[in-house]
Amino acid sequence: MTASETAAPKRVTRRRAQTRQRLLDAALEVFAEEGFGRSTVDQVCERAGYTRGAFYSNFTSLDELFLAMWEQRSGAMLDDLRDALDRLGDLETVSPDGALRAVLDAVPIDDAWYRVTAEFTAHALRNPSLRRVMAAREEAIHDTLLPLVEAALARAGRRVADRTGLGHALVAVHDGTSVQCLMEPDDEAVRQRREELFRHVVNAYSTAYSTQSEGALDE
Amino acid sequence: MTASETAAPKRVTRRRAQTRQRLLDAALEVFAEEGFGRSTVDQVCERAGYTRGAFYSNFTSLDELFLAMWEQRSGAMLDDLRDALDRLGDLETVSPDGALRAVLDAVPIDDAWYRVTAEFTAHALRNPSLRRVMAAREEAIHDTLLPLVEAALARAGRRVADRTGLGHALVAVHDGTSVQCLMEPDDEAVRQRREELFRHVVNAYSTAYSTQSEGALDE
DNA sequence: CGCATCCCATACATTCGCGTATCGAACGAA
DNA sequence: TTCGTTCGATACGCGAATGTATGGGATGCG
Repeated sequence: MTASETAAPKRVTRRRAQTRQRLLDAALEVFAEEGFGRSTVDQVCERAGYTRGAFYSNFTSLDELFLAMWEQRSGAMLDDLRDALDRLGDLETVSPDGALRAVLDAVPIDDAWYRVTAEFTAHALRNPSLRRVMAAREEAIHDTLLPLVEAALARAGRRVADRTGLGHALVAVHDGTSVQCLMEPDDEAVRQRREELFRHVVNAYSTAYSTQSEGALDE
Repeated sequence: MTASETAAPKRVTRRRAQTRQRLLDAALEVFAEEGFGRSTVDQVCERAGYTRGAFYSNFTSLDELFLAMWEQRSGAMLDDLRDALDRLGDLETVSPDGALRAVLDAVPIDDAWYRVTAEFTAHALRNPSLRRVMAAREEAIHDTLLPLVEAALARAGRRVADRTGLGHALVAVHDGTSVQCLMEPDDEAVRQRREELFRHVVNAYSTAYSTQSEGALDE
């Protein structure tokens, strides 16, 4: 039921890939503006510069496109995160605080994407197969994020006690604070509170095992 | 533009109030099942046991009903919370840990309501006037919640340093962990992680000012 | 009980969105 | 270039949802 096995492995030509991609990109914009439920095939096509013929030649339903789009974008975000973490991994001397900020910068708070995700989440709560998709993604996030977080904390003389607890906490805090930031886009204080909450959480889920732990996270 | 001033203060008869309420109740169910965007006036009316005539006699659009329903339900949840906190306030001897659990029980994780809220949030991000409605509600939550949290912590010999920071953190953690609980309804571990995260946050945002603080939150 | 008012059901016209079928044009391979 | 294949535009029919206008039945009040 996943997007990778919807159809026979047909030859994907250049054109096909391009229009498909343009439809996916247009869909993100339209869904963000109108909401997925209120969006129509026509709107997506018009935005992408095609007609409905192109759509039905590439997808069978809006739901299918929604899933494909979400998987692509969330995969891309995960890749970005991975890259940022890899780049960070090289710098052995980075402080935990700097690492935190770097990670937060690597996962930008994009409001179009948030709206889409919120609806996708609600949609997934109604659809068991989508739920599995989301669960798999969350697991991937944990696998990507935790090793570096643990490494950064280790350099600060801290050890993570509850690995999965920390992973879930980070994701929850990210989701929860993202809304707040988007609701008050111009309020810098909200962003600072977000960062501080992250600091507290990282701190709470790790314990110092070396007394001269320089660079502790909290004040 | 709020619901309280949408129309002239017409005389509200018994019948009108009843059908209006039934429509609101039906709307919650339908929106939860189908998603707000995919819901139709017909579906709501059928579920409530009326026809479209009843609907257009009480509301002008699905959007208006959505707002009215959300305000009513979120207000009710806030009242529940207030009641639970009042009842808790009487018991002077309650432990902070018990208080936390009581509050968490007072704000049940209702998946129908969560789905609706998720869509409403996404909707509010597109609509400035709805955004103000949500902001007002968040403020009301803080005003209700913080006094008791501070009182409970004071009894445990702890003082809250950053009041608003804690408020936002609690809401963010609630929102973020609710999804996780709903995604894996049968996994008790998720619920425990949620509770632990709350403990950590409450702890991180408060500091002990009495050394013999019995009943500290963390182990 | 009788009356005036209000509220909801019904019917209607209209618009909108969907999915399909078909055809011309763009593309890729020789 | 030429030919076969693929892709996307156009046109069509259909069903569904909307909003309104109107009428009948319920409700409240004397």
